[in-house]
Amino acid sequence: MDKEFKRKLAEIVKDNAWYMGLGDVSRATGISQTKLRYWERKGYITSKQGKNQNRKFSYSMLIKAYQIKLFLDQGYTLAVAAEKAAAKNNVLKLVREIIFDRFEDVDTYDNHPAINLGYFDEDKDKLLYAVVYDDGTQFKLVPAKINKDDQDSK
Amino acid sequence: MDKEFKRKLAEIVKDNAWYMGLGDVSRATGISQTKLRYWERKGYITSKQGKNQNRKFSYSMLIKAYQIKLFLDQGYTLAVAAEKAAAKNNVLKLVREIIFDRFEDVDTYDNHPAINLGYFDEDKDKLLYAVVYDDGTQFKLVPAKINKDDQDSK
DNA sequence: AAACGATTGTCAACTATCTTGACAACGATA
DNA sequence: TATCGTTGTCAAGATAGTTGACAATCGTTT
Repeated sequence: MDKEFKRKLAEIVKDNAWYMGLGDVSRATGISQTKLRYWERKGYITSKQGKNQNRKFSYSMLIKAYQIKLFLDQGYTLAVAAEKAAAKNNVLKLVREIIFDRFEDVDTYDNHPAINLGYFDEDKDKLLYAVVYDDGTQFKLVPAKINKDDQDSK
Repeated sequence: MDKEFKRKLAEIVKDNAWYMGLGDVSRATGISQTKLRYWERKGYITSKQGKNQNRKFSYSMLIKAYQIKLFLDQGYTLAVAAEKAAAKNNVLKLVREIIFDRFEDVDTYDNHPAINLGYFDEDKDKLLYAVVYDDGTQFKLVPAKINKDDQDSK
């Protein structure tokens, strides 16, 4: 994956500048459209809506709404559920930031799909790989030199 | 984050069961609606469309369309661009799978936001943390015991 | 039981967004 | 110039979403 390609791809994913309609959010989360409109009126969620345009919700907002729903299911009041969801709203942003900072390439390791997360900060001679096995994901340190030869053979 | 809450959240994110309309994809990627319809007719992208319903595109498909666009920008023909994009289409799926398999919690390390990715497979006494510094993300090994105390204090 | 406030649902009238098919336009190639 | 692949425009019609009004439901308090 060349750098410019990766940068542009990261840009569109990282910036989160994609939106969906109210019905889309409702179907994805199982929350009724009426509820979503009320939650927005109360300020718990927000949408992008120009004059004479339909609401558009970001993916972050979809997740936030779903988190509110989960907290409601656990018995919290709407106000508290919204509060708790707001406190958790940074998780996915953080995850995205990390992945697109460190992601280098898709690869295989041990005949299993893996992603290369770049040089390991505690040992610069090794690359950190996340390898997806059938029973779970493991992190592996891969000597940088062997990996280089492996890439040449592909 | 309690386990059930996390499981349900992971479910909705992992399953990718959220969709957006043609216009949404067009705005997000800068690809015209006409192009997207043609690409779908040629089989390069697909949408979910029930009888008498509007098209709905998954996020994966949005990314695939954008990748096709990027390859077109690099000078490839549409057919080749679509071929290349198809070959890359597993990346984000893999990333998502890894993250939601290994993600344990949001934390701070060194006064910086971090995520805890669970026990490090090469050293079970340590946790693997991804720490977001101003100039980039680093992976850190954190002694499990100290981390446990740290969690108790929160 | 009645009252109140919060939350949610239903509906009518209207607007936004999208669909298809037909045809035009454009660019690359022979 | 002709051909083919790709893209754009348009009309007629359908889907999806909006607002405001009012009703219904629920939980709590008096």
